[in-house]
Parts: sequence; C-alpha cells; structure tokens
Amino acid sequence: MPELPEVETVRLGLASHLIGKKIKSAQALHKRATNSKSIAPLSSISGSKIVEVKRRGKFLWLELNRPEVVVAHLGMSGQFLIQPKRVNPEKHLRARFDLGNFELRFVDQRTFGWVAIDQTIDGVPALASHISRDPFDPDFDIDEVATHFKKRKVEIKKALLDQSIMSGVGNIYADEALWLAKINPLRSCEKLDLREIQTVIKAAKKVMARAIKAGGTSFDDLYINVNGESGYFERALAVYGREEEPCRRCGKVIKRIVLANRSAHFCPKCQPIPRGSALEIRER
DNA sequence: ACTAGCACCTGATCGC
DNA sequence: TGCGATCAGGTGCTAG
Repeated sequence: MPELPEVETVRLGLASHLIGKKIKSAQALHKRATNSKSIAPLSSISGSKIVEVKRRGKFLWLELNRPEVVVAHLGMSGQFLIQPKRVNPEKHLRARFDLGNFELRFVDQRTFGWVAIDQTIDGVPALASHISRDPFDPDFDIDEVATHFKKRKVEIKKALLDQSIMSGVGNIYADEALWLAKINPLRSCEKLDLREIQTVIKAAKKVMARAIKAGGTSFDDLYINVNGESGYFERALAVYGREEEPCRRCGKVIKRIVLANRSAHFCPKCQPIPRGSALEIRER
C-alpha cells in the first residue's frame, strides 16, 4: 500500500516523536512480523537510544546509539502508530516498542510488512542494499538512472515499479507520473528517448513531492500516519482509481488496463497508445 | 543481467 | 444469508 510519500509521512512522524528516546523493551507478537533475515530478535535492542529516522524508497530505519538499526518495510498494509500505553491492542498489532511514556506499535493487516534488526553497509541496512536511490536522495543521479531505464526492454510502467532502477514509486504514483509526463504506460523503455525518460523521472518526483505535502494518499484506514490521521492526496489523483471518469486535462475518458497483473490507468488522448502494441491493434 | 510468474496474507466487495 | 471469485497502495524468489 504505502509508496514513498506515505512512507516519508510516517518517517517524519516517527522522527518528531522518537528522536532522543530510549527503547525500554521491544517484542514481536506475530511470527511474520520479524523479517527472517533479522540478525537478532527485536528484544535485543532494549536499552538503546533512537538517534535518527531514515528512509530509502519505501524502506524505513531507526538509527540507534549502537551499530545495529531497526529496519522496517510496511508492505501493503503496515503502519506505525504512536500510542499511549493504555490504548487497547489493535486487531492486527504485530510488534510493540516500549518508549517509557508511550508505545510505538507496528500494526499490519496483511502481514507483508516486517521489522528487523540489521547491520548497515555504507549507511544503508543490508536488507535494503539492493534498493536504488530514490529521487529525493541528494546523490540521486538522473542521467545515470535515465540510461539504466533506456536499457530495459519492458514497458515503462513495469520499469518504474522496479526498485532496483529507482526506488519509491509504486502503482499509484507510477500511473500519476506517466499521466503528468504524457507517456503511455505501455511504451517500451528502449523506444523512449532519454529526454522522455527524464520527463517521467521528474514527473515522478514532482507528483510524490506534492503527495508528501498532502500527507500521502489514503483510500481507507489502511494508510494512516503515526497519529492515526489520513492523508488527503486522493482528491488530487489524475488517473489512479478514475477509470471511466474524465481526464482532468482533456476530458477524454480514463482507461484501465492490466499490466504485470496490476491495474494501470491512463488517458488515451494525452498518453497515446504506442503503435504496434497489442492494445493498439485491438483498438484499430 | 534481465524477465515473467507466482507466492506470501487478510479483508472488502460483487455477482449469483 | 452464503459462497466463490476478484481485487487491493509490495516485494522476494524461482526458473528460463
């Protein structure tokens, strides 16, 4: 569920509540809550102090006053909540961290999310070492990333979802970025010129920056910030979830197709279907 | 190195 | 009221 803007909203919330706090104790409450590659049980960080909260793409981690980090991925439905201790356990509570006056809780309906204790390599948790930089990383190199995209033979939307090329973009913001860039999701990476690829990358950064300002996209209570509040970017979405509704730019009806077993939404006028694609031949 | 396909879960919704 | 099919914001692993 959560993509970069939602994870960044969570990171900001965690940073404001947790920096400088001491973890009295920590425990996992579900067998899938701890990533199988965790180098130690959550309880091993008892007594450590939280120094910083970091993010790369959709991966989050807490830096401590010791070499290990607490790394987490929210999967499709994970959430971190700052809660008074007296609040009853949530239905899908998977792990809890005792911070003294309050608790940090990891809640996750679908259990695709996880937390882990990990070591870092060049400042990045080993569990996230295969994840490329996201567009907000100061060392993000747009020329290098555009060249990487250009070498791929898959549709641009599939490549946007590949976190090893560029991280942070998920199904919502891939569709939104392509709409903003006026590029059809079915266009092949290798047939796009570098200028078009750069337009897509810049559009992805722009739409995610706007979403961060709005506190992320909430369709329901599966995505909420650390205080339990929803983000309000949903009302700004141009194509995602808007099948059969008018394009906000040209008025044409938004189409939905299936790509890589997931929904893709686009405006057939603003984002012309590539010549020769199966979809284009069917439409002729 | 790249790609497709599936597995991993719970819950909401929809058609019958 | 029930029941199966389908869908949902993601990623990791496998085989080719």
